[in-house]
Amino acid sequence: MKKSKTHIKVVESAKNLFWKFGIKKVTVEDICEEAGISKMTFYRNFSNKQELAKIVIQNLTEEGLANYNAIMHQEISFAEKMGKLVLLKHEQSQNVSMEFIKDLYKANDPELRNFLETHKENSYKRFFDDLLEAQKTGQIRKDIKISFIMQMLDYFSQKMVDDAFLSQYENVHDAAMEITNFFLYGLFPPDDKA
Amino acid sequence: MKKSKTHIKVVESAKNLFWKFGIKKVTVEDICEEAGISKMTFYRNFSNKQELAKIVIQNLTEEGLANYNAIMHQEISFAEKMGKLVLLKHEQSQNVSMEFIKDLYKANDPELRNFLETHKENSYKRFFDDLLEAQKTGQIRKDIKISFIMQMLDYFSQKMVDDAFLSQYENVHDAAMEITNFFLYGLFPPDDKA
DNA sequence: ATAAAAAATTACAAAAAACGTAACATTAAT
DNA sequence: ATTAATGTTACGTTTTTTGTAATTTTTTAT
Repeated sequence: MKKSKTHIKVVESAKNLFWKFGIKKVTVEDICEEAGISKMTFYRNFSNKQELAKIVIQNLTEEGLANYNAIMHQEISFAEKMGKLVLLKHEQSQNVSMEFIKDLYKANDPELRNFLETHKENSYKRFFDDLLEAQKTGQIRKDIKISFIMQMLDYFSQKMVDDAFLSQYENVHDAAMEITNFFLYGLFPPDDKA
Repeated sequence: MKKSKTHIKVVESAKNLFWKFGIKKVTVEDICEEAGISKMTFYRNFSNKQELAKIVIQNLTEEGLANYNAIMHQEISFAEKMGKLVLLKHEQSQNVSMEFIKDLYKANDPELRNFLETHKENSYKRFFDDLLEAQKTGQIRKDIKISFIMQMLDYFSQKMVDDAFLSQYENVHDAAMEITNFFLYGLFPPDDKA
């Protein structure tokens, strides 16, 4: 076997804890307790928390990519795909701890920073290309710039964490639906609208 | 004014952080950052984190009591009250961090332990008396021991965090409804059943 | 406008927590 | 039975957090 059970257990435990508390607040011994192993076995498998954090982050970005692919490769309309992406993103941002985001943001490990930067660029490019392809096959109006769509998506995800905006709706879900609908109905080719 | 704005801000911030991360994981500076004050102003208002934690816990127990009272004093049927209590309790246990519970459990401050112990006893007694009163007024079968009901409630709240149990249901809400229904239908006076 | 009060900033020593390792005991696997 | 892997204990080192003092800035009241 490639990865030992211990290895898997530790990575899973760390993933859960980092997700909830961020990286800084979680100690190696917290991880060991969660994984049900001793501190020594931890250090026999990983050199330190930093290295483990990298593995976890790599795992998480891979999962994110897998989720994206799972949606984009479904045999559903482009509109449905967009709806699912918005819901997925919102679902994740609801669960992940702000601490985790903060810790990633102020990571001073150059290798990690570089990895995150590259991943961000790749994701952006990937999504951009998929939208471009969708536009070519007539699923998005031809007279709209893809980069404009990307900017709008950025703006929408900002709105979804803006209390002043959210307070205008009964609940978060209503707000998400409003945004999604606006996004989709503005996106449909003219002949699909009626 | 009795409590300064600073005092209130700090207590609120600490409440949020403790609730999410537990007491141990949260540093005084985390609290200051959240409250938007400097460390010095913190120490001018509170002697240390321990004292603040006591205030926060006292606040939380008071809130819990207020919630309980709000439900029990409504002009609704006893069955509805029980339903609301189960939902409230479940809602809270969903949100509160396990870390917080752990930290409370292993608190070694004698004053705090005593406070928690007393509060637990009082709550228990209070609920016991309310149930007894409900039995007197015919809202609960006369041929059932109140202490037995309390034991059942304990058992039910255990079930609500038991993965083996929850996995039998589509979602947590279904499980909660199953328990609530079982609890209520077994509780109704015989002539209300049909 | 100015004096007094409150809060922020900076710096720092002391205490506590977390890290990482070594030696040895125990358990599990083959 | 032997080897490999994990657990236990203990400990020195490093890092973080704590709590305070001195000083500057901001706010409040007069």
